[in-house]
Amino acid sequence: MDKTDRNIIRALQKNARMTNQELADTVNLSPSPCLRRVRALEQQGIIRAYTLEIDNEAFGLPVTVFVRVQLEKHTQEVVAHFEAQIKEQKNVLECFVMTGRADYLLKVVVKDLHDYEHFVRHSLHSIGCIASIDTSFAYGVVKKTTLLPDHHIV
Amino acid sequence: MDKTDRNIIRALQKNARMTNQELADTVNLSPSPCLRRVRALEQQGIIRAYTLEIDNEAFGLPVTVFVRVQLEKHTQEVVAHFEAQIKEQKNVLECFVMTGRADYLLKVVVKDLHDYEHFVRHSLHSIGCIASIDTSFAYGVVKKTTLLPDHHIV
DNA sequence: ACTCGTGCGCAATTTTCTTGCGAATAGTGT
DNA sequence: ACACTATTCGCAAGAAAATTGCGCACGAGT
Repeated sequence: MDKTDRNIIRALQKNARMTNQELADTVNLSPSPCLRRVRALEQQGIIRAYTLEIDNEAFGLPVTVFVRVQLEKHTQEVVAHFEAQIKEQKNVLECFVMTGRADYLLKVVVKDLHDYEHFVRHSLHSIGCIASIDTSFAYGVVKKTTLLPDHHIV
Repeated sequence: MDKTDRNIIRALQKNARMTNQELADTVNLSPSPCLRRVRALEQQGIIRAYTLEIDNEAFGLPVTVFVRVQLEKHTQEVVAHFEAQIKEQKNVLECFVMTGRADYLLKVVVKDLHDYEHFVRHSLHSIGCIASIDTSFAYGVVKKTTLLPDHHIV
């Protein structure tokens, strides 16, 4: 992971579908070593996937919801079961283990309120051992990017 | 936006760098109409960007923080100023306008706690008119995907 | 049944990817 | 300082993919 690798990542974050030749130009390399570096970054798992940024609304999923979940108890079984179930839920895009009051923060997308109600009833409560659910709806997006900030690894 | 378009999006969400020919195979189309559909989706803004999913830790940004922000007042000027400033902050990956107690929810990445302290002091408080900041650290990732769920637009 | 519009597949050209190979560079130990 | 080794580069050629124009087929509306 040197400076060139980080430049490659930054360029691909802006446009993951640019050709290898453009990328090579951008980072001042010829195409072949450039491609080899990209493959290496994939191999090392630093590049985890090439994905799309979709207009959720146009795609038919206009509602983003953040859900704070507290479990009743924190035994190994309950935690493992909850996390396994969450991974299965296709409406859950992200799930973090959190500090503070709530145990988990979920980012959920649904197409409307009715859809969300269905999600809570059939996908969350059915997991069991949930002490509380605190829902916050996003009704506007100020910023949304995947471009990671510059920083200098010492 | 018919079924084939959604299939294209799903396929590209799983691997945005797959070749057009593979994509065409996946959605049972020949390469040329497939490419034309992709271009149309780009044109319409449904595909907003091609991006990378990066291993934040390997990239040197292991700490994800969620910050709930409340403004002192909600005049047009204060709101516009806050949102404009947030867009400039490279550590802020996402910012939503929220229902509930807080006005905004920010998703922030930093390399350590010291970095976060610096962010709060120099990037957040310096914006001004902020009534309160409530920080929650993510200390584990259960799930993280950009793959949107299946759903049937009626 | 006819016409028009939409979207498909084919095919040829251009562009890009991919791989092996020799050369240059940087780092290491004597 | 020197030689040795390990990386990593650029070049080049064959293979694969993208891109475009064009003709055809299917469906909707008259």
